Amino acid sequence: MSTLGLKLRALRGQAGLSLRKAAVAIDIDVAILSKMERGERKFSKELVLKLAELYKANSDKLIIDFLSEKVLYELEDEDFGLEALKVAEKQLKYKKQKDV
Amino acid sequence: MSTLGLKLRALRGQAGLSLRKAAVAIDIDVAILSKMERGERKFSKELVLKLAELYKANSDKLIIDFLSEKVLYELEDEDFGLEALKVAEKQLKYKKQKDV
DNA sequence: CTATCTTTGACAGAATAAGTCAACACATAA
DNA sequence: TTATGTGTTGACTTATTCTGTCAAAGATAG
Repeated sequence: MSTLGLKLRALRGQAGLSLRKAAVAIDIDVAILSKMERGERKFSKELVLKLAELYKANSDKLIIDFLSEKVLYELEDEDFGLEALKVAEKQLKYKKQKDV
Repeated sequence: MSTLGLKLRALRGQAGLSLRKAAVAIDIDVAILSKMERGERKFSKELVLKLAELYKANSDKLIIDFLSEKVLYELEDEDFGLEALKVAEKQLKYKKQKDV
């Protein structure tokens, strides 16, 4: 069910790496990577970056997926999730503009 | 710095309630409410709803602010925060549509 | 000053997340 | 059969974060 997990699993396949080898390469337990790819555990930003490098993939898009999932997790099944996202967007835009 | 905190503090003022009285009314420690209003601690959804009722205020908007803040907190100073929000929005819309 | 309101920090306990490990099931090759 | 490589699972420990409690102190009005 996790977009990010599916993508990273596919990328691992394209890189020709087994779960074990990938896990060793980024220095985590195989169990964790297995669970992360299947959405049973959350990725950390650091791991996503490490995997992107290992798979020679574009990290920007993966990070965006990572953050998006994080956000959606917070909103779960909230009635006003969409409205909240719009408010958040507005505030973020304002903040960015102000910083320039 | 917290929009929600400021709003709830203002509403409390309009309701003519002291921090203590409001805290007692919703059954939490004064210290917690004080910190929440000033953004030092996060509100919980339940408390926001209780306060909305206590202040006779519209809870929908407050909940939206609550969720929005939660989301922005997750994104902190991420470079791709805005992009992530857009992706999240797209996915949420899709999910909603699917549910109908 | 006294009384009330608010803020602050230190602390303990609860809840959640993260990491470790061993065993399992399955497939395939020798 | 045995051996090897694949991924999955659950139980467990440790670490981190979140919450609530309390006492003390600062601020302000009467």
